[in-house]
Amino acid sequence: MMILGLVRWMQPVHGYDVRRELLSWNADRWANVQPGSIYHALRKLTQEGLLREVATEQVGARPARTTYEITAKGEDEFETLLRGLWWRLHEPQDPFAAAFSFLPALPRDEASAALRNRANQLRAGVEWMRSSLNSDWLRTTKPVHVAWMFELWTDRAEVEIAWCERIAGRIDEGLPYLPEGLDKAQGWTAWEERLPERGSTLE
Amino acid sequence: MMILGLVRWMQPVHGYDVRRELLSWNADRWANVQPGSIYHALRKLTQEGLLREVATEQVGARPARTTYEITAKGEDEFETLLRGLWWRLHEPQDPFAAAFSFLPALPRDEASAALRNRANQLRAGVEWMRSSLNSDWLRTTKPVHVAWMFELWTDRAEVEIAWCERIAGRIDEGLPYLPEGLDKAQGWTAWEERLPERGSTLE
DNA sequence: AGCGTATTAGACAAGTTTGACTAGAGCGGC
DNA sequence: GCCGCTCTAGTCAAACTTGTCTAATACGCT
Repeated sequence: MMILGLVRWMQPVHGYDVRRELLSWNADRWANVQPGSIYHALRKLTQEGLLREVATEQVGARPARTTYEITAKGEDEFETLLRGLWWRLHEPQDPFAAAFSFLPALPRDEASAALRNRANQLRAGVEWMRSSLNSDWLRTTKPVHVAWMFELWTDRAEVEIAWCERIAGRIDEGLPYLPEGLDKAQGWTAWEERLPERGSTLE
Repeated sequence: MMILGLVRWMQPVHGYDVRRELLSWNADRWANVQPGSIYHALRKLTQEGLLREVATEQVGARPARTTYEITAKGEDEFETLLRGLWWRLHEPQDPFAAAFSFLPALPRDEASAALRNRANQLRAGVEWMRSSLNSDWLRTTKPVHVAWMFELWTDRAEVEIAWCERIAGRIDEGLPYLPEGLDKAQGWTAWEERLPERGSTLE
């Protein structure tokens, strides 16, 4: 749990603060933490004894806000959790991989176009990160490892851009999807490539 | 929904078949589909009219199995879903990124050791994929784009290996985590680096 | 024949995540 | 002075995931 770690260094915090911090990191994209989950997580962690409620103040007639703090037990748990994430390889789950595995369901020209489009979107992302890396904002107000993280992301993106172009090229070349000798045998019939003629199955 | 796509080309299938196929792809790792979710998904898709029950046969006294098939509406929905995944960039969510953002919570030597260890695990993965790529099994019985997928994964892994070593080096060098002038001001105190003295907070 | 184990299909409850909603406060513009 | 908008802080039901359980059959082994 990411939340635990955040509370750990923002102590004492209330849920809304955590939420803002997470959003400012865009963490809703690369961690599985949507604003809605935060309060549930806080309560669950408290009930497990990893967090402790510290105060419940109310400003004006706004919703009361509860402030949390980490306990010794929570500190401990956080460490083992963190170590687990650092030492064990958890492959990230990639929605595009899922989509790509259905490649033959798309007409060839669309597939290669989409890949090139993807390459461009990645390029835009790289561009944005590059400019962040050169900005004073990042260099002077954020810990250095944020920049390191960006480095990883740009590196990955660059490799993926190259891959997209390469694969798009192969698709354009018309390389067959299925290996020889397995062409239509073996129940792969349903894999049958979407041919460029449209309008037959629609409707 | 991935399930929808699977049903689409295995028609007609029953849940258990889908499950096996998913497991054989190791899809429980890179898609968010655990065996348990399948039956629920099938029922939900049926109820939404994207799938249709085709038969419910029973072999012996085993649990009855229900066979599904995709409907025209499902076909349609699958296409828009697929297009969404192909054309729009959805960043994968990476648990390691989450862990890495808490870098200062780990002693430097452990952090760099973990990074090098990660590099090695990645190397092992690359190795495995390489040998798969050269195996006949993959070349003769699987569609070509499976191999292409592997290419992406190995490329990504290689970049990440380099990154791990690079960052581990920087950590060893003792580069400070926080930028100048922000050293301990600004409430970053809690970020304070874990010093190598152990045993104080333990227990 | 007898025994242990793997396979087949799926049910199910418990736990998580999510998006939508609430309702007052402050604030800028006209 | 008032209107509309965004910000604050959090609730909530609905949807989704997950791990675990069942219970019969088949299969290998001695």
